[in-house]
Amino acid sequence: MSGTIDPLAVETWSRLYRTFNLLIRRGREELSDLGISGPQYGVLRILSREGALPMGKISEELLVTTGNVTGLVSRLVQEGLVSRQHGIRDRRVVRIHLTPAGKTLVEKAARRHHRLLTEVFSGFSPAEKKQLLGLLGRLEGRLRDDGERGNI
Amino acid sequence: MSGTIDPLAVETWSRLYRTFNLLIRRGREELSDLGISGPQYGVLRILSREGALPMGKISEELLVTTGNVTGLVSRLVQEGLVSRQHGIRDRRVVRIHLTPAGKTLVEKAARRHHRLLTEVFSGFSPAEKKQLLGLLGRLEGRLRDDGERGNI
DNA sequence: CGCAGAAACTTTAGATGTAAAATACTCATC
DNA sequence: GATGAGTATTTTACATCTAAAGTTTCTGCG
Repeated sequence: MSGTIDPLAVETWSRLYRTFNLLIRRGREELSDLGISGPQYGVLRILSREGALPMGKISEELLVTTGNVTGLVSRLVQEGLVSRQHGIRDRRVVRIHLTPAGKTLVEKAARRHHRLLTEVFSGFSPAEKKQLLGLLGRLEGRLRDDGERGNI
Repeated sequence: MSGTIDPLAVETWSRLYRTFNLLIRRGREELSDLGISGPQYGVLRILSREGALPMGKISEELLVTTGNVTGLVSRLVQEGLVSRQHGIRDRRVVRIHLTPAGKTLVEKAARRHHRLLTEVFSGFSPAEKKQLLGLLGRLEGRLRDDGERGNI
């Protein structure tokens, strides 16, 4: 109700936008010659970390709609990197599994991406990285909490 | 060449991804009933801040391709929010201007978006916001520098 | 059982994004 | 003035994304 604007908040958003987009772009370049896109790597990476997952979980993790995941997975299936497996107990759910080829590829992609990130963050001390991690973590927590209730 | 991976760097990327996507989503919700999308607001916002700009500058600011901007601007023109004006001295350049309707709308949208950001960041002290701003600024600087040279 | 409502996923229409080719123009140099 | 390299934008083809409607399957309850 106060109506007062915090210029620091606005500027932080601006910087977050630019930083994120620059990082995304770098990731894309890094992965392009492996034949996968950033979003595709995102799907593979989650499956690699968490094991086989239903579509809905992938969508939650990536913060994108399930319709989007359907398309991403379809392309990955076509490339032979993942496979769909329909549930037995609940035939609505479709679990996505990494194929051996997918596992090999995601490990290679992760090495590259992690190396890139390590390099990009090499100018920061561990304390600084923890600070950034902490601040972003609080921001994320706040955004999730507000989203679940009816805002504020 | 070292090959050592920094887990903090990887985790920071992860958190940046989630935070950014949650923020984007909130912005979209906030603007939806004004009849504009997040990316459209981005274009209007830059024009509002910088005045009329050629396509190329808009693309640089938003960190998206010029082809993308062409489409965004076309839709904004159709809505009567901006206008194209071909250069006289250099007829290749197309300057984009806010129309009066566009100016009115972007100011309204900015008020909402700024209010949202102020709210989201209200849990942070000014010192914390400056810290976050500083860390992101260094990250951005590093990404821009590396991008201009041939990496590292 | 039977059926309403919910849940998991896909489909659809259309916006947003990229990469790369095409277009249109400028500028320097011959 | 022609020509060739470079610049600004658009176009094209296609991937990625959302919102909303549709499909199939499950669940709870009379």
